Amino acid sequence: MTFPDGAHRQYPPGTTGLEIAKAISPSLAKRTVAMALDGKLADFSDPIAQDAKIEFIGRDDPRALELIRHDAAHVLAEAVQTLWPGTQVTIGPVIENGFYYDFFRNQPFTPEDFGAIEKKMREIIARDKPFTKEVWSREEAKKVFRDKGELFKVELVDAIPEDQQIKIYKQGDWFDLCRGPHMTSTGKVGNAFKLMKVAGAYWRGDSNRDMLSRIYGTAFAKQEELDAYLKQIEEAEKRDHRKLGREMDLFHFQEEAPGSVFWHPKGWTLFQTLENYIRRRQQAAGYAEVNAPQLIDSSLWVASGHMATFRESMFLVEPREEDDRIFVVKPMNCPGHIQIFKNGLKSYRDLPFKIAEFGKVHRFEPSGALHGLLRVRAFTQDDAHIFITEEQIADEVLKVNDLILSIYADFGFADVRIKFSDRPDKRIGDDAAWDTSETALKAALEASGRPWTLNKGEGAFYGPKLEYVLRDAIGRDWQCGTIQVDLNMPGRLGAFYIDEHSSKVTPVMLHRAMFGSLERFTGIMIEHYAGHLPLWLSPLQAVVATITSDADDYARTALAAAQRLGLRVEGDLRNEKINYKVREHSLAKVPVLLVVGKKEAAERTVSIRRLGSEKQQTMPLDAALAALAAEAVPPDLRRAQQGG
RNA sequence: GCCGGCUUAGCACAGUUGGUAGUGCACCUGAUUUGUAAUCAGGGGGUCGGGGGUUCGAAUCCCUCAGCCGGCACCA
Repeated sequence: MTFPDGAHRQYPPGTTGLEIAKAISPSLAKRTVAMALDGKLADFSDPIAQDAKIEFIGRDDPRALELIRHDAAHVLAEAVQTLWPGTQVTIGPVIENGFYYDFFRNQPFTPEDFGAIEKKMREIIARDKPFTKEVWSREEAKKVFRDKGELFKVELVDAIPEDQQIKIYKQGDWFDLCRGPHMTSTGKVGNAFKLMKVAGAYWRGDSNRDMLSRIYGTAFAKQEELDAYLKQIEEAEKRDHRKLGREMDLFHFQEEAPGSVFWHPKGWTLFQTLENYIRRRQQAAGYAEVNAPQLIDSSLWVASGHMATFRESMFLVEPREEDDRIFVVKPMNCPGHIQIFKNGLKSYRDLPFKIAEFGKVHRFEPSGALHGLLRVRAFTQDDAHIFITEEQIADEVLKVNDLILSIYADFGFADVRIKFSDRPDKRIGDDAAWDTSETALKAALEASGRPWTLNKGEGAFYGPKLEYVLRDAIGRDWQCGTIQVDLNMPGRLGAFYIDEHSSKVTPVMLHRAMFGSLERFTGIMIEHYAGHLPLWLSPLQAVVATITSDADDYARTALAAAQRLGLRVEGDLRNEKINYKVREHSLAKVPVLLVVGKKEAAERTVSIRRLGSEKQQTMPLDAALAALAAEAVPPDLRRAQQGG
């Protein structure tokens, strides 16, 4: 064995970690909860079969956290089965911020049950029974679980690959089928745990199967860490875009239009600021903006394949007496853009042919999926389609990738996750086309040098895609940008260009969106900035607030001057105390407060107070406004100014 | 769509065992001219999410529909 300090020692094969630790020192054995062999966590009492680098993991080791949580899940399951005999156990994995356990029970749990469950968990933890592992035969395991009425476990045993052992972990009389590893005893879980929420979840993630009752919990090594985590959740809730949207008077939703946004003046200003930003970025990248109809005959959607795949989630317009055709409210922009490409003969010299649209699409999303601005039924895509030859795929994908990442950087999103989604089960086109598009897209992704992960089988029905994923305030991931390679739809809709040999060739089409949905991006961005939008995005950039009415005329002068510089400003000349005005505009998250009183009026200055700071700075009016106007220049235009 | 929870004034929330609604902020009116996070006083505002039922009587109990919240499933 190799030890962390570099020392080597020989042991007979089959010696356990516990024995090695005991031989070194009893106290080491006592404070160790698990071991790592060549960096891989294992049960402390596992016999070691071959040479390895061994580390003894204490409870405070960061690597022990997942064990604490996993053990907590087992303790939770024992507690639940003790309290409600007859409840079946299923699985209980560790997740990003804790763990959960799925149970099958006729009556689902409610948060009111948490008190009793947590109490029982503490009892089990206090009992401090050792976790012991046994390896059973498949038949034995299935028989035991079947006799216990644990039918889900029987199914799990069957799902374990033939080359893997059936491991049973016992904690006193209670046991569970589990891959492990676990700590040495239930007492190591400690008391810094908390049950968080209950939820329904389908068995094996399949909506055709049983609905299980899931209990989420979290656990930490120390109480302070748990407290800090709970505090952090509380803080994150304050950044919720739905809450900020109301507080900042940006938008609202109402029952008559579920999943559709009512944008208020300030929210719409923000929306348009974002739209104009993208418009400039894509114009600079060679896209031409277009606009296609909102309602298109269903025949086109049949031809594109959307009708077959998504009919249930499309809004269809009721046929009229004088025209019985069924029109579809567009759920996508691609078929429309293909019509624009098809109109007029295209030559290979026209490629790449790039058209973009701020396309408002409607999709009948399942009611349970709706979520503020992040998942809506009516949204605006910054959509574009790029018609190219097969040879141009890699080059164009890389260009779009660079553009997307550069755009995200302008909003301070540095840690964008990229996912590569390949062919789904339900798809159009032959495998040869999929081979081509997947290979080309992956090659471009590799060439970009960015880290990425595979999203198996999650591609669009017409082609593989890259997803650019951003995270909201409470840690949920949302797809924003996307690049999709499509070797199917142009052909289905009869698009072609004339190549250098005068023959008709079907183009490859890239689908691309950078924000993805302007609604979703706006929501994520509000949370990202916690409502403290940078000046260029803020719908109301400054308020000129008077101290007394003596400064009213001067305030009007200052307002007019600010407006001449293109700043979005308002005046607050109300007969209110300055304290009151400061508080109100701070709560409304106005980035800049320009306070003017007698003194400022006399000196033609302003007292500047920035959101989030109590500091004041008095500056000459013109200099202050010029500085603000300079700060309010969008990042792309600023680069253009600086780059000359 | 599925499981659970929730829905009372513009917002945040109270409302005891069923006896036809309150508080704070906001809003309106008046007074106050104020130096960087709440000036004082007065006033108006709710068919308690919609519909149905039980009851002498329902915000409160039951049914149903809708929306929202948390997950799951879905996400072109």
